[in-house]
Amino acid sequence: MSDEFTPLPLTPAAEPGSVAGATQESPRAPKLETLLTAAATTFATRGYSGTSMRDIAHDSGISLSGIYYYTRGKSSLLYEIQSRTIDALLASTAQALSTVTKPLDQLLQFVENHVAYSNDHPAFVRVLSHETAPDGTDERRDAVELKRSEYVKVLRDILDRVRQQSSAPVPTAFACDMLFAMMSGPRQWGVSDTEFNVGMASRLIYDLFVRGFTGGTAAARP
Amino acid sequence: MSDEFTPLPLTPAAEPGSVAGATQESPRAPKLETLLTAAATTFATRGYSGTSMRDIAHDSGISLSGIYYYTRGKSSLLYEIQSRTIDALLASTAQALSTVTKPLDQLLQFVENHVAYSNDHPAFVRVLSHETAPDGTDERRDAVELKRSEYVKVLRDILDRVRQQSSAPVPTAFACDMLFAMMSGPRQWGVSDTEFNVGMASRLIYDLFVRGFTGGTAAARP
DNA sequence: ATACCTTTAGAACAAGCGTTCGATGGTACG
DNA sequence: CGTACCATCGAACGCTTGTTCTAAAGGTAT
Repeated sequence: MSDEFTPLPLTPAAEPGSVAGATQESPRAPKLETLLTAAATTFATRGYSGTSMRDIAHDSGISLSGIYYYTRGKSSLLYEIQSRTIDALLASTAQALSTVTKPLDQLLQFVENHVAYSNDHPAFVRVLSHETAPDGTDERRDAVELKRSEYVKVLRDILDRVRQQSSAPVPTAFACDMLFAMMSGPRQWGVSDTEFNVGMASRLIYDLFVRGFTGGTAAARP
Repeated sequence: MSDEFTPLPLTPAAEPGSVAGATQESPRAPKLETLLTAAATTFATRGYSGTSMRDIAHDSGISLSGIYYYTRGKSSLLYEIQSRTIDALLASTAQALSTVTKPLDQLLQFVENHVAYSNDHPAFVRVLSHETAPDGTDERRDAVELKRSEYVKVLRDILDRVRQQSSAPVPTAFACDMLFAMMSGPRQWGVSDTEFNVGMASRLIYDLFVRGFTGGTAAARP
């Protein structure tokens, strides 16, 4: 619905390890976007291994061989999707966090941002968190993993600061895992398909978590 | 490590929709067990679509064609794994719940049971919650889904009872999702690989959740 | 109209897939 | 010793996979 988070940094075909490094800007960006969106949606529903290049061709409206004009191959599609998503997540989080200073306020900002982004780009976030390339030592895989741990560290640092001033009885790393688990929709066990307002959902998660984490100390209310 | 939950009900080759219904007991059970364990492990790590029958053959030590002596095919393997797992989960939960009566005590029992089982059979639980058969209207799929919703209902009923006597500010269905998300290891965002004692982990989850759910009301302590 | 460059798509490729078949060795019993 | 049955496996089948090749279509500038 809301597209406030969509300025994904563009890193198109531009071959990383290539020798003939003709770094053209990006004349074919818009169709690449279409391709990536279709691929992300299909990856999210059928899984990476369960998705064939012919599926993506069909879903994107681009011919099978045409795909290879825009991307290097199947795994490149996955990495491009994951890389763009974690980049966007890091960027929007940084911006959201810059508006507040108190630890509990920052925590609420983080949760709201993550939940909102997951709601706006469900397929991309699902591919980022659930899919991983099979067999293969790929440097791009490590790059994504590095940024992902950066993102996690942002949350853990916030939790450390929260803990510092409210003596939380739960270890930070463990609490960090629990919070990510709660935020990472769609729901695995499929209980509530209730379509919450995004703001309400993040508020509920925030309240539930903060009460449990800080031992009942009241939550902030900006 | 502990095998206290392993009495999985056996439902071996016994063809469900077959005509020649020679319902023999199960002369080839032990190797089937080996097969299912190997398949579950491989499914859990590489995903269902990412796993080939040759992978399973290699991991189980049974030849490729030999697999078809014990099972009907790839999807039957998946359904058998999922069916046994949810059956075992339902059974062990029922037994654990029968020992206590107070809602909060039952909640703790449920969490401890689920976490302990997930810790003892990580691959099976992961396959149950993460993997689903691609394309195909299969009646066995629906059977698993039905039992899964039964299992979810058990938890939601407990939460309803907890809510009834402590005026929880969070909707039950939503809270149910959150609790399942927290219990369903392994961790998606990969923060803490810390190997907790199982009892401690379930206790932490229980405390974190109950405080957040009931609004700070203290937890039971059996 | 000619030449050029971007973009598209049909056909084909070797490799891998799930599954089936026929044959093999091993016991148990007449 | 022969026969039936159980368990097992190598080889092969037809199909799908990711990827590449080759050629043609569309658009502009000369």
